[in-house]
Amino acid sequence: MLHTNENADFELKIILRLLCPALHCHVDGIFLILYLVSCIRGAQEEDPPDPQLMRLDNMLLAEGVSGPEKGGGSAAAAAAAAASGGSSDNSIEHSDYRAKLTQIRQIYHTELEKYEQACNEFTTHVMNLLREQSRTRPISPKEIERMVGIIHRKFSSIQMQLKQSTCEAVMILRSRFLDARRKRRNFSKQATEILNEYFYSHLSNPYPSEEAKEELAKKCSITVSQVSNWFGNKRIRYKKNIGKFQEEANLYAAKTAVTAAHAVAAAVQNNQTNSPTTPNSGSSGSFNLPNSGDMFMNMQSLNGDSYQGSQVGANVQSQVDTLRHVINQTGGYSDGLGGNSLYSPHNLNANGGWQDATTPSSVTSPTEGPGSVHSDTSN
DNA sequence: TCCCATGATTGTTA
DNA sequence: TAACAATCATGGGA
Repeated sequence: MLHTNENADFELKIILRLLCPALHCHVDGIFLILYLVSCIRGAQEEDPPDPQLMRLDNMLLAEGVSGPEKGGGSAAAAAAAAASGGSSDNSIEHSDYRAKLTQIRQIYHTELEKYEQACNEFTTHVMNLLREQSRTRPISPKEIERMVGIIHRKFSSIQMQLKQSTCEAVMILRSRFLDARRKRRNFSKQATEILNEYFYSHLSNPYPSEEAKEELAKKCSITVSQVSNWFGNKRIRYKKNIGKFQEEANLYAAKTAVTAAHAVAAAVQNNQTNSPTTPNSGSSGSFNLPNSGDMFMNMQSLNGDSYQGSQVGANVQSQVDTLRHVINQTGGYSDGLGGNSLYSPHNLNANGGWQDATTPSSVTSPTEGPGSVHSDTSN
């Protein structure tokens, strides 16, 4: 749960403390008259068209505090919803956020009404005073207008305080809510599987392109930055403890190899019946590309021919790579770590990093199209 | 309650 | 600016 009751009370106290002093310090009778005197003195220093006020208004509007009520759809809530991948876990947090925002909104509007009422009352009061004074001295309409102007300006500045306090309260609420996003939620098993599949089928170059990240994010119902985080963590943790991940690597390799084998078999069959330049019916697997003609190229690659500059379909390519790993493995390949590994750490260079991710020939295919990913042909 | 796994954050580097 | 490395903080199993 995001907030305890104590936390909720604490927040409410902060909000109330932020919202109320501006009002209660200024509104009552005699104080107002004294205040007006100071207003008259200080009025000349005022500069009404205030950009800060505009900013405050915009923010309050954007947060749904002022203006028409949004269905809790503040920027923060929307952002959080996006970041959470729309998980139902966050619906409670959203409603919590909405409830508190509504509270702030209510307080804001109540206080605003009070301000306006007090402003009107005080204006009337001053007008009466002036009217009484007019019996003893001449008071021009201009003077009255000036007085009313001063009062309104001063109340506007008080209003600004209220707006500032409200913004502050929203910011506090928002930061608390955003902090809540730090709460770690394990990805779904399916999501982890998809990510692992990609990682292990691109083990020699586990750097998904932006397009691939987007694709993965979509498939896993997480954000692109979460995909980036995941790959960042995975690369480092894999590198740090390759031995530990061998079993997992084998698992995914075997899984991908089965898919690859099916794809290759289909391609072989297709190759026998179709011209090489004729696109076949497509590939299977998680990261398919529509460019099914790649399969033929990959078949050549699998047979040991080097095919430079081909339009490599990432998914099929990776599957073929995996298959090749498996073929090698069945030939008794050992990586010297003692593990019976399908994958070996030879993907990592002497510096402990992966082979240069930015310029491997297999990655920089000039015709790599949208939706393609870094392919794994370097081993 | 402990411990490990893991998602997120932060500072650094190229 | 992306990736790395270290670290934090939470989830979840034993």
